[in-house]
Amino acid sequence: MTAVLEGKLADRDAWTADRCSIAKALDVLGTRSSFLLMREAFYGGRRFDDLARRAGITEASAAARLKELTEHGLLERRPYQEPGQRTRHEYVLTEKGRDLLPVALALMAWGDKHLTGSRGAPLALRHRTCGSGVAVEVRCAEGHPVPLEELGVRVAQPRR
Amino acid sequence: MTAVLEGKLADRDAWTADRCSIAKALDVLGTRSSFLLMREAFYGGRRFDDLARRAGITEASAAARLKELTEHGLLERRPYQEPGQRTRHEYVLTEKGRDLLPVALALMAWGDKHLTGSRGAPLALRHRTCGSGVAVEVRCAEGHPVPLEELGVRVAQPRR
DNA sequence: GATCTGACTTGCGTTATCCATAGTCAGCCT
DNA sequence: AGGCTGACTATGGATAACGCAAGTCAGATC
Repeated sequence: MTAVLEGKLADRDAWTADRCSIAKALDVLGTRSSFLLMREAFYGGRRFDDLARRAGITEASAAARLKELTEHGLLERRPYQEPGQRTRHEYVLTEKGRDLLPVALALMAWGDKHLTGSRGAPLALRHRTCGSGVAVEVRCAEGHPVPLEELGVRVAQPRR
Repeated sequence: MTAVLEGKLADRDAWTADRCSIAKALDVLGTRSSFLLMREAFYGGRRFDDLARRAGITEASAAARLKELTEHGLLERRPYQEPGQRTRHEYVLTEKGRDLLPVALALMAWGDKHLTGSRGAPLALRHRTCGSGVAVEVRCAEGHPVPLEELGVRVAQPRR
């Protein structure tokens, strides 16, 4: 009951996963605090100490992680000025950062199902334009849900 | 351009994310090596040193992480015996572990898009029963794709 | 009984992560 | 000029993660 490795991958020793995108992604998002900061960014957090406090980490950690996240291009540090205030910097999601939404929601859904005990999910998601619930799904281009055992993995044609 | 917090959540100080499922999930999967081991389990890895080697981590790390993952119920350690061999133990995905598939694929898709440079994705996924490509999508029950700015978040009714 | 192999375990050193606390610094306000 | 506030920076110390290398241990094979 696992994915099916096809083509070259069938010989498990013929391919190493060192260029795997999952590993690369984990290099960027490997720590708990990084991901929690991204969560707060999704929830609309922008100011330094708001992000730090709501993520539940110290300002020192937040500063280090925010620097990494901006260097990796998930967040952008941009100056802003409220009337009568000095200029400050806020952290806003870039497209790269926004594209993490499926990851965050998939993780949330998994936690909701398997880690909340009898209480169920603490938060509910809905599509604001139609009102119905939101979920993360693994689907093929034909629209079929794809369970693990129907998933085939092969080496991609390197595009030129 | 973020999610919209509704209801009680609109007051950002009225709710703390300490029970958030994302944080809980990160407690289980917080480390890089845990996730890499899960990836190998999805690819069909079962034996200890195969998992360790293909995840690219030392056996000592693998032993520690596999113990955690089995304690958390993502993997199950079960005895098996090949003919003419002594009994050994293999690690197989539980339902809880298999349910991480959307997380793994979402992470892979994100890495494919943003971290591979010009080479593009190293692996291709397809639905084995119909042959078409596979993707992870955020959709509402009506079938609409839900972008971040159309996502509403509110406190769930605690189910009794 | 000796050997071999897969599955770990142990020991050690390094680096990373994190917390707590305290300090700095810019610039608007009075 | 001095105060205040938000955004950091610095220091110290604990814990965890990880790699490397070596050692153990069970049981099938010779």
